[in-house]
Amino acid sequence: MSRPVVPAKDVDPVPAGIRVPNSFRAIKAEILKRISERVWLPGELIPGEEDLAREFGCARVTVNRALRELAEIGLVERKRRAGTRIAEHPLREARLEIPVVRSEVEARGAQYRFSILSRERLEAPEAMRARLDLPAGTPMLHVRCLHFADNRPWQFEDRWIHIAAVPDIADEPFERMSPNEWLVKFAPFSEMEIGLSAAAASGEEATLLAIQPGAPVFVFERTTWLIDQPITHVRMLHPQSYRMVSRF
Amino acid sequence: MSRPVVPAKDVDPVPAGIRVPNSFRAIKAEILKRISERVWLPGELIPGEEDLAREFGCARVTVNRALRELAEIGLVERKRRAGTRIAEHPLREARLEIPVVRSEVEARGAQYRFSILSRERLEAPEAMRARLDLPAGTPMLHVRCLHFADNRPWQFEDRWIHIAAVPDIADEPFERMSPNEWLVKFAPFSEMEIGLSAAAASGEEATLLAIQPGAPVFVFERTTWLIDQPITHVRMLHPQSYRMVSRF
DNA sequence: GAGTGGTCTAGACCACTAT
DNA sequence: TAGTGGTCTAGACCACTCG
Repeated sequence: MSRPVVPAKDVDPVPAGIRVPNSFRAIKAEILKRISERVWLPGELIPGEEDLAREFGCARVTVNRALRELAEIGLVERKRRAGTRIAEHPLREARLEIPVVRSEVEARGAQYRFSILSRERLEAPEAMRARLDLPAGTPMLHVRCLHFADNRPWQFEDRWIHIAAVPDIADEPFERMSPNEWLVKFAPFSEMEIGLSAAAASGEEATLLAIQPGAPVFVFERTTWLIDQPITHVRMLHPQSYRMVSRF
Repeated sequence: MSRPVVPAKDVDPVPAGIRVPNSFRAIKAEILKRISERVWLPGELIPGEEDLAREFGCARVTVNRALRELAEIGLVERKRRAGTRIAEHPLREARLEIPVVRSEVEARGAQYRFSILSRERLEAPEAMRARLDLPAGTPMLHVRCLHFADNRPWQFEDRWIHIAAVPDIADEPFERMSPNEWLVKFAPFSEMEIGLSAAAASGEEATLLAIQPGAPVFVFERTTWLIDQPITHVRMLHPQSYRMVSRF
């Protein structure tokens, strides 16, 4: 653990190519190890950055980065005056990959195509205004689109777009590119809110997805913003077999 | 943008209390702004860290941190020799909060209780061995548990636990604490894989959840590890109305 | 080979908050 | 009020990868 500091400069320039043990990754791993081996128990206060830096023979910033990343994961909790402690309820979130429909279909070796069911320019309806925090009368684009995998319905997409946030989309016919793909490509966003649920297909939804009314569908809703500016809200329906996977 | 550097030390110690514009947050925001205002287009190569540091009047590390965090979000892509460019397909993942069942139920103002349906010590069945990469004959604990909100079925939990990874659990009767809560509290993990889907309830599942057979259920599967050591795999079923929300 | 990002060090000041 | 984490600077070396 505690090899004395190497003055970094040119004195003993670290045996060329050897992975330094006092990198933030190594420190992160060591702390993880102590948690898993119960050296430090949940709820326990661990030594301060200064102390750990001394123990590991590295700069405080290095320890700081290791601990910061563990805190992002939720494994430790940090407070200024109070120090760092092992979380009682570690890790409470996972990363969920957001698929681009075409890639997702093609990744399964199926052929992709889509079909625009409707495309209308409307004023924002009440529900959408509330959800996106937009004033009355805001022009929006409402698009309904069906995605296919090998000519079988794969996903039904019902989307509202805030035109002012993506002006170029007003003239886009969505002939070669689906709204999904267009937005992913041309409308960067910094914030996203998603909702996941299971539901029973309505009559129309069942027809579109070629399943029985009342059959289970996986519902994936997503709203995106770019720096407080709402961009789009979409509701996507998948036949029951749909599956999303995430690895933290 | 480009206020000259303040030597940090005691010379002009930054007008006390004023948010320094050359913090990594400010730089992050500025870069975000340039993306949203199309100053920098998707796919475009942006100036190197050194240049940006000069422009913003800050240290390169500061620019580095801003860009690193944007890269984590997926808004920019970075490669060593190649530089940093605005991502073509920005932001491809969201953070999904993993609920602790009891807290989740109580957060809705409902009363929580649970009931253990079965608890058996078994050798790992083939499917579980494959999924967790365990050798034949590995002892596991199989627990089935029903969670209630105000005495109505809320979630059905079917769980396999790798005993060697959490030896203390072998003697745990789960009288006061559900397996879910016990594991969250005493078994820290560093990696997680989750799967989400919709399904039709089987006869038994429907009975347990007090819904009609064939009714939609939301399925949430989760596997966790602590540094390569598999801990547990669980399959959780919710009646259709279940909903998870995440904000990036 | 050379340029860009990745990371480390040492030192310093600041901000929050527990005592 | 004092201690701990949060962040910044300046300088340096390293590693990867593109020509």
